[in-house]
Amino acid sequence: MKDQLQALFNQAIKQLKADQVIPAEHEVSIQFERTRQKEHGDFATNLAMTLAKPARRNPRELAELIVSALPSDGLITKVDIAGPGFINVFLAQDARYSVLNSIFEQGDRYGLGEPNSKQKIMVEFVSANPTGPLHVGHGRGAAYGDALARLLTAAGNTVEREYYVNDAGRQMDILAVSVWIRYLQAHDLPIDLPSNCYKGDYVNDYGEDLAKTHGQAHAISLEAYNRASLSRDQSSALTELKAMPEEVFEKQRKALNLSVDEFTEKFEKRFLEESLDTRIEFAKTHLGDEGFEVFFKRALDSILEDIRQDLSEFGVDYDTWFSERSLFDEGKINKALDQLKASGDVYEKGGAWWFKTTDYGDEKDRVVIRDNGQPTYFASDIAYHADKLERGFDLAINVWGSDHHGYIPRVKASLEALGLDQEKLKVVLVQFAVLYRGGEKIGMSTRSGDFVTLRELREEVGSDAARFFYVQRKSEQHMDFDLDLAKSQSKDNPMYYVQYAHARTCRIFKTADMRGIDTSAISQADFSRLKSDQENILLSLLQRFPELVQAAATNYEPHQITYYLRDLATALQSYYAATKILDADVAQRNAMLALCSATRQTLRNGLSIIGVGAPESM
RNA sequence: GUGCCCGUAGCUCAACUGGAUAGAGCAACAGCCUUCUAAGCCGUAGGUUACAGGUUCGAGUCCUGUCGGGCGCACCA
Repeated sequence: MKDQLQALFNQAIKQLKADQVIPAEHEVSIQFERTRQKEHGDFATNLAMTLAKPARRNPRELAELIVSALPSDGLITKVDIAGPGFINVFLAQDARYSVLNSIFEQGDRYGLGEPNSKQKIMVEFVSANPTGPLHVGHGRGAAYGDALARLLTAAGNTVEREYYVNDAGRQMDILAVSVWIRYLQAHDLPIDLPSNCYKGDYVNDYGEDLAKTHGQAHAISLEAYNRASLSRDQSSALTELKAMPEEVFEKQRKALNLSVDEFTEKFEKRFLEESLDTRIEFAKTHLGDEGFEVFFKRALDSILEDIRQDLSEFGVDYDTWFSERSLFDEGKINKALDQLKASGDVYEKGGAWWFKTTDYGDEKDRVVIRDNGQPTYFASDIAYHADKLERGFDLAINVWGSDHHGYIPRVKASLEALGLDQEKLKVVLVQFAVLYRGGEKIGMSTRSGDFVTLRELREEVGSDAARFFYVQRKSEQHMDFDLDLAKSQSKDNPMYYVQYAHARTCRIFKTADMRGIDTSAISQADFSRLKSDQENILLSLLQRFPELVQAAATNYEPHQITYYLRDLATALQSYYAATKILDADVAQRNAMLALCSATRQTLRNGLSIIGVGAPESM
């Protein structure tokens, strides 16, 4: 509809350019927006206001000229000039009905763009470390990422979903060691699980399980275990703290805005991490590659399979599970680093290799290979993102938790340094949701094992409600997730409201069927019987859907769909309450049934974009 | 301390990328069930868009500052 109006107004502009009212070389973009108030017609444009300056005329006068240059067309019944120079367009009643034909023709595809007609896009989302089950924080990323993928597909793009599996690196080593320690405990070795290990029950399960299947094969004496512990004297963090002059300590402390205790605590934490690194090294040498792999694989395979199934039950299925380890195995990390060394972007300092990200606007240079020879997470990410873009996507979208925002400049820097187009990488940040139950905040921490899992959430509130709730909010908005509300099967819950509207339209047709009413020809009904305010509102909403899908897609905002669905459901419910559809005379009834059917179709199409079901009965 | 995000009705959030009188849902108050599902409908009330300036025909939206909140500022991921 907007397209048709634009075409008409374009002719008027062409005319005015020929008449030299508007400078011929001036680029004119015509924007229509839907009006909020009925008195302002159906559509409005601020065209005259934007052209006032180049045309050197006042907006209202210019609006008169535009209107008089407008070719006559059956689409428009009236044009008003209002306010500071808005041009308000009133649609002809007949023009409102064409949307019904479109919906009947296109069915499940109504509102959707031509498939595969646009960009090839990859959406990477969730990508949580496979160190434990997904929690409700990941749930938002999952719901958003998948809805975004569906939305982009709906808009006509070709979309692939990818999960980047961090199956390499320190966190995985910590996990393997955690399992090993649980295994040792299962063999009655009186040792504690370090506080910075993974403490979830599942880790214990793997350890006990392996104790049964592998017996004493990987056991060790208490003496040997304790001998491999890092003493406080050996800690570089604690040594650094001891040697640090008072004024340096104070300066750093103030720079981070921490109390003395908090700042000292940081060194204690570093000591704990060092101890853990020592433990990891010990485990690797003691167990050997194969032995270590037993614990590593057991944890990785089980957790990954669990995550895959969890997401699948949530309605999220991936095209690709991309392994970080494969980047090492295929030499892609070295290849990328070699290229960066060759271009002088990576240099050596203090035994470590640094990427000169400051050359690309980052705050400081970043380590890619630590002085112990271990590549950092960043090194993998350089290779990963390079690989991503080299796979030929027009656009790669990363859905990240907002705590990673400081990470964006360095990844973009790496792409630029490798000669790739960093514009092709878009990062969308998602705020973690804060859970509430009974008005109380629920805390979360993966390592401590104290969190609500996505699975628990699904079991408690259901996948549909969870998805709807997550997607309802703009991604970068802070979000309060009220469990009690999501769970409630009442009018408080917007998802039920929308699903109920859909179910109601279904029920009307079922009842019609039971009463022996023939509904087979409703698409041929005389739509001109539809002229009440409520019917016009519905028609207008239906007509808006394709524009909405495009707008939501270009802005990566699936939440717009949820608001639209609520509006459409409201209009339908209101119409339903005021109109006895099946009791009307045949011609009227068929027209109203057509409208119902079209609304049902559009509700269904919209729900499918956010990955929520459209039940036929509640 | 410094960088990014945010601040809209009592609560949770929208606002078509700068448009007309800032909108929904909860909660509050008042009405509607011999009816195609009341998991619903109709209405009332609720606002100096954190604050102060600026940009222009026009600002919740853009720029500056202040206040308040979240996140980041590792040879962690």
